Amino acid sequence: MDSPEPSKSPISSSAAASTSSSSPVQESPFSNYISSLSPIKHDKAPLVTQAFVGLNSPPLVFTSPRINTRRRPQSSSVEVSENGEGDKSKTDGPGSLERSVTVLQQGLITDIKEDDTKNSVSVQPSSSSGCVDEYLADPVEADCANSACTISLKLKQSNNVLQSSVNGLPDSKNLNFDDKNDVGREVDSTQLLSGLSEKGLERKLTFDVKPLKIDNEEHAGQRISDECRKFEADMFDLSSQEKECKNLDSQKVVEDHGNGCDGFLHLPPESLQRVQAYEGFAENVEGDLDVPIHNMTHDLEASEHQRGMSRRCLQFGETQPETTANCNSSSNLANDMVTSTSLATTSEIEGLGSSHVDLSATSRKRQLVNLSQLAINMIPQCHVENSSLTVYKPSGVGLHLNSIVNAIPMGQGGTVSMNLAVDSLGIQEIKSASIASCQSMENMQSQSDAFEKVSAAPQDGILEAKVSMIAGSAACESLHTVESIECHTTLSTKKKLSSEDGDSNEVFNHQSPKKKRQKLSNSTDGEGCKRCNCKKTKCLKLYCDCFAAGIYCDGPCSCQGCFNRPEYEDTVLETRQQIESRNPLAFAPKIVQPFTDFPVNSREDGNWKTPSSARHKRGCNCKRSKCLKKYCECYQANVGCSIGCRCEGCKNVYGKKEDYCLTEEMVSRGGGEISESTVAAKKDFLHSELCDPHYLTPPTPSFQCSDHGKNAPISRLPSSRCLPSPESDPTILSYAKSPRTSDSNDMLLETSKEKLDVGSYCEGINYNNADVLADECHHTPLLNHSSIFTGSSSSSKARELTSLSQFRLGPRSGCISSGGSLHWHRSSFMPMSTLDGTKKLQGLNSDGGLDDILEDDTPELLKGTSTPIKSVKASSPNGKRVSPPHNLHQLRSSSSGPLRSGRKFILKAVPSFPPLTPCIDSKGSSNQSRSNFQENSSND
DNA sequence: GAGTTTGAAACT
DNA sequence: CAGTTTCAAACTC
Repeated sequence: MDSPEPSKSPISSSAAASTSSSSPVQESPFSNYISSLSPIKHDKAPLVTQAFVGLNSPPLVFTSPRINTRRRPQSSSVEVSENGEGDKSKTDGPGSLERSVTVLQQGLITDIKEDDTKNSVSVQPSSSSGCVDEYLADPVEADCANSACTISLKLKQSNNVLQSSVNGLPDSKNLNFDDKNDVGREVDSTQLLSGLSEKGLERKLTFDVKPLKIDNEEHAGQRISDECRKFEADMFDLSSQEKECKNLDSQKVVEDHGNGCDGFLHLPPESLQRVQAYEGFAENVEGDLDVPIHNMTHDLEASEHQRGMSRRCLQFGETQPETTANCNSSSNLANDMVTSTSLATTSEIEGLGSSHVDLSATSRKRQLVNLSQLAINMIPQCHVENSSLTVYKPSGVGLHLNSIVNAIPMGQGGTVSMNLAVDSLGIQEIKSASIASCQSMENMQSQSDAFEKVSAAPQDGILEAKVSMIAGSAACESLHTVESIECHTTLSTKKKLSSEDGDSNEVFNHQSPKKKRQKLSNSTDGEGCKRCNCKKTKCLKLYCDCFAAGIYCDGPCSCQGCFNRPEYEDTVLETRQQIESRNPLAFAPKIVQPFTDFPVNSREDGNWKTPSSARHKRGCNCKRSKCLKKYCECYQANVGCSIGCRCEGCKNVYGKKEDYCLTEEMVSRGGGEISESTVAAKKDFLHSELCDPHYLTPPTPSFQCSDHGKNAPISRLPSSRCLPSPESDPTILSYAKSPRTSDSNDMLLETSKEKLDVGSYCEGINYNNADVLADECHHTPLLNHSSIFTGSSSSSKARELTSLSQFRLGPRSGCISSGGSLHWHRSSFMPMSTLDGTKKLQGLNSDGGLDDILEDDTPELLKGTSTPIKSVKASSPNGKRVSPPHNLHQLRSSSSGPLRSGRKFILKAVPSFPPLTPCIDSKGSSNQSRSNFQENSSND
C-alpha cells in the first residue's frame, strides 16, 4: 500500500509517478491536456473534481472500481496506450487523430450499435452491474463527459427532441446535440440508430479530432461552439448547451485519447435518460423545471438500487465510468485519462477561449447541471421503464464531502440539498444528493441507498419542485457548491487559469508549501480544494488531506512521490480498502455537515460564523490549542466541538464541547432518563415555546436559518442540531453501540451524511435547533434507520456512528418519517436559499416564530420539531452552560431507547426551564432564552 | 524560508 | 486498548 508501484499504470510512467513526474508530461502541449486528464489534478484544483468518486461513501469508497466488463474490452487498452501518446499524436497531426478516431469509431460503432439498439428499445441495456459501474465510474469528472453522453443517449431514448435527430436529422439538432453531448460517441450511436453512420463518423471524427485540434488549434473549439450553439437554439438553453458542449468536447478529447468509444457505448442507454434529466435539469436551473425532471427523478429512483451497487464501484468512481467504458485492463488509466482529458479538454478549449462557446460562463451552469445530475443520481428510481436499469452515475464527485463542505460555503450547498429534499423521500434523496454535491458524493450515494428502501416514488411534481429548487438554489446560492462541483467537472476552468501559465499542477507543485497553503487555504475557503505536501506517505495515508478527502492530488499539491493520482488508481483503491478495512469510517466525512455560509453569526465580533449543527465525526483531541486553532479539526471545519471531542480547555468559537454536552444533556434528560431539574425545566421551556405536538418533526430549517447569526454561539447546542445528539438520542447511541458491520457503518455514515447534510443545512442556520429537531425527528423515523446501522462498533467508531447517525437521523428521520421530513428539508432549504431564515428566526425567537416556521414548508413533523428545536435552542444554551459536558455523556449512556421519545417530549415539556444554566437565566422566555443563549454563547 | 508546535494517523 | 511513533499541517520566528 504505502509504496504503490508506479509501474502499475502504464500512464504512470508518462504521468510521472511522483508529483515531479507530472511536469514532464505537462511540458508537451498535450502534457497539459494529459495533466488535465488526470482527474486528480483537476479535482484538487477545482475542489471536488478530483474527488474519488467512491471516496465519499466511506463504506463503498474503495470498493474496487469495477470495470464494466459487459462492454468493450477492446478500446480501453488501446485507448490507454494511445492516450499516453495520444496527446502527442493529436498534437502531431491530424493523421494520428484520424487513426484514433477511426479506432474509436469502430469501437464506438460496435458498441453504439448495441447500445443504440438497447436504447432504442428503451430497455436499458446496461445491465445492473455494468451499467451501474459505468455510471458510477463517471462520478465526478466523468460526470461531465459521461453526462453528456448519457444525456444524448437519454435524449434519443426519450423520444423527445432528440428523437427527431434519430429520425433522420442526424446533423441538425440531433447530431449537433449528440456531438455536443457525447461528442463522438453519442453521435455515433445516433447515427447508428438513424442509420447515418457516415455522417456520424464524420462528426465523430470532427469531434474527436477537435479535442486534439483544440489542443493545437482553436478551430475545433469553434466547431464545437458552433454545434453547441445550434444545439442550444434547438434544444436547450445556452447554459445547458454550453455545459453539454463542454462535456462533449471533453468527452471527445477523452475518446480521442483513450478511445472514449467504450465509455460512450456503455453509457448510452441509461445515459439518454440522464441526458434528458440533465437537460431538464439544466433547463430547470435556468428557471424551468419541467418534465425532464420527472423523468430524472424516476430514473434516479429506479437507479437507486443500482446506485448502491455503483456507488461502491464509483467511489473512485471518477475513473470507473470511463473504466467501465474501457476495458478492464488499462481501463483505470484510460478512465483517468478520459476523465482528465475531458476536463482538460474543456479547460483547454476554454483556455483557447476561442472555440467553446461559453464554457467559462457555462461553468456555473455545468455546476448546476452536475448538481442536478447528482441530485438525479440521488433520486430514487421509482419508475421507469427506461431507467429501470439505468444507473445514474453518481455524480461522482469523489471528494469527501468534508473537504468539499468545508470549502464550499455551507449555506449554498446546504440550501441546494435542502431544496431537493424538501418534497418527498425521493426528494430527500435528491436533497441528499445535492447535499452530497456540497459535501460528498459518497454521502449522497449512501443516502440514496438508504433511501432506496423508502424510495417513495417521488411525485413528479415533487421531483420537479425539487429539481427546480435545487437548480434555483444552485444557481442562486450555490455558486460555491457549483464551483466545488465544477471542480470535478470543470477542472477545465482551473486548468484554464493554470493552463495559461502552463500546467497549474506543476506550478502549484513548485510553489513553496506556504504559498500553496495560502492558495489552498484560499481555495479551500472558497473552493474547498485542498492541497497536500506529503513527503513520506506518498499521499496514500490519511495524513494526506487529498487522500483522506477522496480526491487525487493535483497541481496545487506539492507532495512528493505521490501515488494519489489517477495513474495509480489501483494503488489508491487498495490503500483505501485497507484503511477502510481497519476503519470503515476512515473516509467518511469527518464533519457531518458544517454550515459555514450562514450569515456570520458574530457573537460580538461578528467574526464567528454561525456554528453549524455539523460536528466532527470523531471529535478532536486538542490539548493545547484549546480548539482555537486549525490544529483542531473541529475548528478547522468551522464546527463546534461535541461530546465526541476529547479536547481539553475547549474554547472552540463555533461551539464549545461543554455547551454541546449541556445541550445534549438537556435533551437526554428531557428524554426522561435524566430527570434533572434543569432538564425538566428545559423541557418545560421547550414545550411552552414549541408547543409542538410533533417532536418527531425535524427541526425546521427556518429555525436554523433564523438563528444563525445569533445561534452561532449556540451552535454548540447539539440538541438544536438536525442531528439528534448522540447523547440525547438513545437510539442513536444504541446504534452506535450496537454491533454493526463495516458496511452498516458505511451505510450509517452515508445515511448520516445525508441526514447530516440536511441537518447541517438546517444547522447551518440554526444548528441548535437543528439538533433538537433532529433528535425529535429521529425518534420516529430514525429508529428505523438506526436499525440499519445495527452492528458492532468500537466505542470510538460507535461514537462516530452515533454522531453521524444523529445527524442523519435528524434530517432523515424527518424525510423518512413522512412528507414532513421532506417538508422539513424544504423549509430548511428554503430559508437557506432565500435567507428567509432570518425572518423565521425572528419569528422563532418571538413566540410566533414557531408558527412561522410551521407555516413554512415544514409539514406536521417539521413544525413540531421546529418548535421544539427553538425551545431546545433556547434551552440548550442554558442547558449547556448549566450542565457540564460530562453529564451529557452520562446522560447519553444512561438514556436508552426511550430517550428519543423522551427527548422530544422532554423538549416539549421544557418550557422555560428554570435557570439551570446561567444562560437561560438571563431571559426567562424561550425567545429570550434563545437570544440569551446566543448571547451567552458569545459571552463564552 | 526554516524551524517549532500541534494533533491526527499509524504503529506497536 | 493504550501508549508511542510518525506524519503533515499549522503556526511562529
